[in-house]
Amino acid sequence: MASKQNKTSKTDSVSFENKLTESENSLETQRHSISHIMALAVKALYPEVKFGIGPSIENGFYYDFALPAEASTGTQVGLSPADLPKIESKMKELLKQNLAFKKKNISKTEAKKLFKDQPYKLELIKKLPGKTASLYESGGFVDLCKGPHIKNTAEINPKAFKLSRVAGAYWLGNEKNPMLTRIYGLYFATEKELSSFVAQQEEAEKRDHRILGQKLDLFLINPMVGMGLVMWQPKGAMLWRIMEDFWYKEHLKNGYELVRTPHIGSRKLWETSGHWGFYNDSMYPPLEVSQTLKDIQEKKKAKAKEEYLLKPMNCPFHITLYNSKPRSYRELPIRWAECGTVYRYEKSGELSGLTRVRGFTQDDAHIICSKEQVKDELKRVARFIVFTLKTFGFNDFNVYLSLRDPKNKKKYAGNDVGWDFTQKVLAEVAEEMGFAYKKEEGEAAFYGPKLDFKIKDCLGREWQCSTLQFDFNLPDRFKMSFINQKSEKEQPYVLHRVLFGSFERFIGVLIEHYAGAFPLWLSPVQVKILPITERHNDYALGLAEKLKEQNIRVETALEADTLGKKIREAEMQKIPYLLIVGDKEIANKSVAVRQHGKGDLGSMPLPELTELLLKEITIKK
RNA sequence: GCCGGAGUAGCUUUAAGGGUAGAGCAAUCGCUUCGUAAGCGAGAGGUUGCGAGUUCGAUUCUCGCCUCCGGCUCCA
Repeated sequence: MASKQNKTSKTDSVSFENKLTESENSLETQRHSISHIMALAVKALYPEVKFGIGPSIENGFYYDFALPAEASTGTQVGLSPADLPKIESKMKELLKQNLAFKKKNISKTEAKKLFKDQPYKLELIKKLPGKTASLYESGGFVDLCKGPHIKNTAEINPKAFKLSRVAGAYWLGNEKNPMLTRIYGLYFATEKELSSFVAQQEEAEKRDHRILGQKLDLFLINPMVGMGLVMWQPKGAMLWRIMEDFWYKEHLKNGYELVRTPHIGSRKLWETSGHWGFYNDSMYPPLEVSQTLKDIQEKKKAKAKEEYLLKPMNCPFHITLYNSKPRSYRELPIRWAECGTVYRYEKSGELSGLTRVRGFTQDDAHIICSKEQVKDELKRVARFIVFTLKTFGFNDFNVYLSLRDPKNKKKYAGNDVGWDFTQKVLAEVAEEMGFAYKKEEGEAAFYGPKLDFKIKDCLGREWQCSTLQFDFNLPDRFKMSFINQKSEKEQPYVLHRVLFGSFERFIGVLIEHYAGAFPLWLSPVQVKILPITERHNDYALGLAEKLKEQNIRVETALEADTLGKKIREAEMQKIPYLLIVGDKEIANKSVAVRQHGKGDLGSMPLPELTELLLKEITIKK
């Protein structure tokens, strides 16, 4: 049990001072401090608990615990969301006690003695630079911690925190380490901010593309077919098609040519690229082609087996096309685009809806160019990415420059000279494009640095979709070359890039961004005609034909339901325009228009409506 | 893959704590022909995720597996 009076807390032989120099009462400090209080509460409930780390994070805090073993099973006590309320109420109790946070520096030797029963803390002490360890004490709980902390729990608003979830988390984020139990909590300056954050989370849940995808009949993922493999319903396939049409049209405008390549290829292809070495864990295992059943029955000798892989990326094919004949500098830059479906065997727990799947279609392209051309080509792609994101309504995105981790060069192919050059040029491009980009070390691809564009959706969540990768390694591995103006052999650069990333993920993000109510040009069904009674069906069908002539995607509701019901069903499908037709409309040769989210727009003649629709389609696009 | 939770009709769910489950919506059929978010009625729809075990009997208890959800790890 924690001591009720904390004024003179003592733990072992160490005494503490409640004198804070570096701390100020920032939200981050409060979040960090409340994680210590959670640790104290968990210790009160499970005295044998071992502690990991407990930092503040965006919106709150967490703490990692190794809970004691259960006597009956010998395994760690399982903590479930149902256990959170009791920890929460224990925390509230502690917060009320006005516990002080006191700091002390001791020698690492002393610290090791103090934390002799805390294996994870001992590991941290060993890693500390210098000779001293900094400790914080509050309510009798001493934690190895560099702080800063608040002075007293009185500074924490007990109504503004909430424990949100329990999770497993590997010690130090390494999957080879044991898994600890992590408790996440939310904490804000005020109760109001907490509840508005919780409300925002609930809003996000309503927009979940996995739920909307089913309600709007867009796609299906079924274990009978396989995990992470998406089937598209007619409406989802239509949305895909609209995106693809846009994509092809814009690529042809932007100087790309289209190529097409197979879904499988010899294993040698990826041995050459290096992917087999770096990623064979997450490829579907090779398809072996050797003996047929007939061969075996006829007892024929086994031939040397051939191995094929489902393609996890398109680049080796495009490179092979390039290498099929000698190339001249006059042909460069070559820009080859393909919507290519690739398969990656992601671990089962990593799959999620459309955003993380095992089979997906990249809107891929490779640009092969000379050193002189590379900067312009990079910029050209960056502009194309920005244009595409904005067209689809994503005006807010963050740009990240993903660099090699200088401390872990083994993860990457190629030499320092190549990395220094490509990283420098890519940074210049980001600079000259005026992106407020962030550098992220350790986020590069194994073959080169990249510029990642993460979309911010309407709820402020980030999604990595577009990426532009600057590759100097595959040209070397595949011995790519061209003859330059001096008649010498020269190695080109390869840019890999996707605009959507994958159709699957991009559609998932689109669904959530628009909450399923797509802009008119993207809507699988743009207009639904609702005849008031069956008497009016023929007029409705006639209107539908006329709209189809204008390439407007239209449905009719011919069933014998009431108008109210037809409206309700169409509204739930979030169809942008509903046309209601009855006796009046037939007499006036008009339609009564109802717009999703806006309501009744009144009656108008059909030509006026088509003009309105066509105008909206071109403006939004 | 790992930690935790969950799986009942197409969807959303109720009940039962060992004695084979009740509804709403959707779908089907009939009646209704309606003016801006659910007209009325009927019948039908279930091996309670799958497989073992315990038991006279399992949707319920035990074990294994599958899938989904929240995280962790990973994302060329």
